[in-house]
Amino acid sequence: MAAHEELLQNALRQRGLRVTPDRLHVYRLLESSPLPLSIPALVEEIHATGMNQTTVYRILELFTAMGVVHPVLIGHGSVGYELIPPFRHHHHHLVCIGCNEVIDLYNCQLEHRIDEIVEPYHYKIIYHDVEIHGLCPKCQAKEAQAQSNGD
Amino acid sequence: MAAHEELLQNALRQRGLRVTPDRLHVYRLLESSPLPLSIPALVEEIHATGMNQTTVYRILELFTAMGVVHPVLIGHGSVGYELIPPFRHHHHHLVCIGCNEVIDLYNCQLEHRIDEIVEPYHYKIIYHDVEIHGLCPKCQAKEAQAQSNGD
DNA sequence: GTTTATGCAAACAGTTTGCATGTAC
DNA sequence: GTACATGCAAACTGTTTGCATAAAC
Repeated sequence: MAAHEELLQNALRQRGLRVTPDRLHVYRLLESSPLPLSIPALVEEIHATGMNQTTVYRILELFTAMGVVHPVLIGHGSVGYELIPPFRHHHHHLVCIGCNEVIDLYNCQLEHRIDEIVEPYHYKIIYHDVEIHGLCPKCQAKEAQAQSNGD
Repeated sequence: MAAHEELLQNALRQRGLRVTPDRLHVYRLLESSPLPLSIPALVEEIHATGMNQTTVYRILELFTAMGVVHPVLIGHGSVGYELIPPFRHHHHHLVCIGCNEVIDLYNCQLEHRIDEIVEPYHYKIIYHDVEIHGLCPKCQAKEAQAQSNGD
């Protein structure tokens, strides 16, 4: 994990930017979270430490511009941020539309097919996001029960 | 296209909801747009017609709950809405991170692989979103030029 | 010491809510 | 005529901006 923190420090220094406690702190929060974090969630976690919320916005904007994080959809239309390669393994999300549970999927294996699909457009692919939405086993059971009661 | 409008009318009536000019109007805007529309964009387009922006929010919330639209990420972390099956063909997005151009991809062919990946979790898959990010030919050229000048 | 990052306060934009009015059924 | 949808205004939350202070290099 310290190895990743060095990655961030190098990325900052390469651009003539400074390594500050606040930037490291936001980075560690993102690193330790299994799920993408919304800005309000980050602000809340961080307010406890005395850090200003304006700073959270600025750091997140910076990290996005640097390619350290990127925004993804979590839940119903809200945006969260998560680390991207090389700061974190490539992965996708399996999201339950019933309870908003999120499972990370690490065995992507979609690159080849994606290359094929995109080939005619002559794009240089940087990354891809996949979100798979469905019902988890628990919510399937709930739904089945609701139907047998309701109808 | 009128066929789709009937789909919406049926979906509304099935739920005891009313078919109103405003709901049809928002639906037509979504149907005629090649790209997902953000709420501010919808509000702006609609303000010209004299419709209140509160109504736009309420209709979009309703359409989301009904499964007529769903939110997707467009550009840098902003959310747009687009119609989903059966109101529109299943498709994905190829997005240029340079100029924000969006291309719709209709030949998905990822279902089988996605089913494989998700199989261990016993989810019932409802739908999936794919966003592929890269540089379009023009922005690749720009980048190449910038590098030969800069370095 | 210089330049960049942060804190603070105010302004701003986007979104939500309650209630009165209008409209689809 | 009744129940639902809309308009309006106000409240509220999330986000951005400018400037003074503090910290990294």
